[in-house]
Order: sequence, then C-alpha cells, then structure tokens
Amino acid sequence: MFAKHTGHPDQISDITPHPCETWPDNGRGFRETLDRIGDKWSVLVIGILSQGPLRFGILHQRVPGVSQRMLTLTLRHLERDGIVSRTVYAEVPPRVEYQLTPLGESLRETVRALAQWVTDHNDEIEDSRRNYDTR
Amino acid sequence: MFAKHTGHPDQISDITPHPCETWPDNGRGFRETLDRIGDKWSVLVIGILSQGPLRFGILHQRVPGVSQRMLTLTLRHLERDGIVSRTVYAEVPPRVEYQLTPLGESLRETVRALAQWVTDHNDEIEDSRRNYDTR
DNA sequence: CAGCATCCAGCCCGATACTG
DNA sequence: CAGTATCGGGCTGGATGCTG
Repeated sequence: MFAKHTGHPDQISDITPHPCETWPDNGRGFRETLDRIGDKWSVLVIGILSQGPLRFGILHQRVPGVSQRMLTLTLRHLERDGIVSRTVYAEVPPRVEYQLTPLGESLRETVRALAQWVTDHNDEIEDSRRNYDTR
Repeated sequence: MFAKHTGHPDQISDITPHPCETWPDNGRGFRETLDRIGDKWSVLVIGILSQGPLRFGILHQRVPGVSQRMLTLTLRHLERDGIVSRTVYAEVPPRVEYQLTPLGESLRETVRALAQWVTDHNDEIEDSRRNYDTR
C-alpha cells in the first residue's frame, strides 16, 4: 500500500546519527489510530472527560463549536476504540454518561501535555503567523 | 473559517464542581493551533524532523503515503507557525532543508509521547474495534 | 434528553502536468 | 530537485427535522 519507494540506493545525507529512528513502522493501524486521536474533536473531548464522567448535554456545552452530530460521531469512535465508555441510565428523561476507560486514562497525560503546549505557545504561534503573513 | 455557531445562550447547568477546569478558553487561536498540530501529516513530519534537519526529498520518502502537494502544504503551515524553518541553498540542483525551530523542539517530547502511546496501544485499540464491530 | 436520518455545501487531498 | 497550478471526487461536518 505504501513504502513503494522507487528502489534507489539510500543515499542518506548522513546528517542523522541513528538511521533506525524512523517512524514506528508506517503500519496501517498506526495511521488509522493517529487519525482518530488527531481528528477535529477527539483531543477536546478526551481533555474534558479527563476531569470526570459527563453526560451528553454537558459535554456538548463544554466543547466549543461542536455540533450534536459531530459530538455523537466522535464519542462513537472513541467508544469503538475503547477510549471512552458509554453508560445509559434507565430513567426518564434519559441520561447517558461518558467517561474515560483505563485505556483512555492512559492517554490523559499525553493529551493534557499537548493542550498545555498549545496554550503555552499560542501567542508565540499567532505572532509567527502574523509575521509570516506580512512579508 | 468555522465557529460560525449561531450564538446559543450559555445556560450552563452547574453540575460540575469546578467551572474553571474547562478548556483553556475556547479561544479562536486555540482551536486553530490545535487543528494545525492535529492535522493529517504534521505529527509525522514533526516526529521525523525531531531527529535532525532533512531535505524535501528525503522527508517525502520518510513520511509514508504523503503526496508532494500535502508535504509542501504541511511544511508551509508549520513554517508559518514558526515550528519548522526552511533553508534554501543556492546550488544546482536546488537543495532545501527543513528543521525544527526552538519552538518546534519544544514540541518534540509531546509529539514523541503521542506517537509512543499510539504505538504502545495500537493492538489494544484494534482489538477493541474488532470487538465493537462484531456485536 | 439524547440521538439518528437526511441533505448538501465546501474543503481536503490525491493525481497529474508543468516550471525554475 | 523542489516545487507550483489545476482539476475533481470523496468525505467532513453543519443545519434541520424527527424519535424513544
């Protein structure tokens, strides 16, 4: 599917010391999983759920700009991947709560680190953009 | 670009104890920056560049599945954001090298942690998917 | 309340062709 | 080698309306 490199000799410009340190393997699954984590809403949802379980409505309010449809889809995907669990309470009106699974918990720190980085460097990046745009 | 939400009233329903612990602020920039990091190729490119500077062609070979067009676009975006720098050498044939800026370097650990997580839990996730799909 | 179904506009991104 | 230009299909994702 990929790695169909044209077969020329690796004329690596010897800049990097460790040639083995390339990407994990280019496996199909790797890409797929990365896409899931990297999609438009997952990180936000995981970040918010890392504070505790929440029901659908609250989640909807807390993720700025997400539509009902996309929140539902995102949650289904995360559920499918075993990152989030869904609990339906037999009440009326219906209540559904979402929370991180242990697998999801293990993503917590990473996601928060990412969010932290974005928060910390946001200004810097916006400056860079303005600079780049006006030249 | 987005966030043209119809302006619904904030009727937050007081369920959570700490109202401050929400997302950084829902700022426009935050979403935008997160989108950049989270887009299809950025993480891969940053991960590879974190091993050292590379020229365009090599990068193209090392990022599995990326088209020339998307690699160019991704690099332009990262350059605009100040994460990657681009150096053109006045030679023939032309040589252009890309490397992480200090800002990009500061993303290194986070990105590698993310990649590591995906690698570590990929199997688990694929199992979960299979399980989810057959019920 | 939580959500699915439907419609459909817009962009993402790959394929292809061309240039300095 | 390292791009730019252009085209077009597919998928993303918002809006709306309807259910249990």
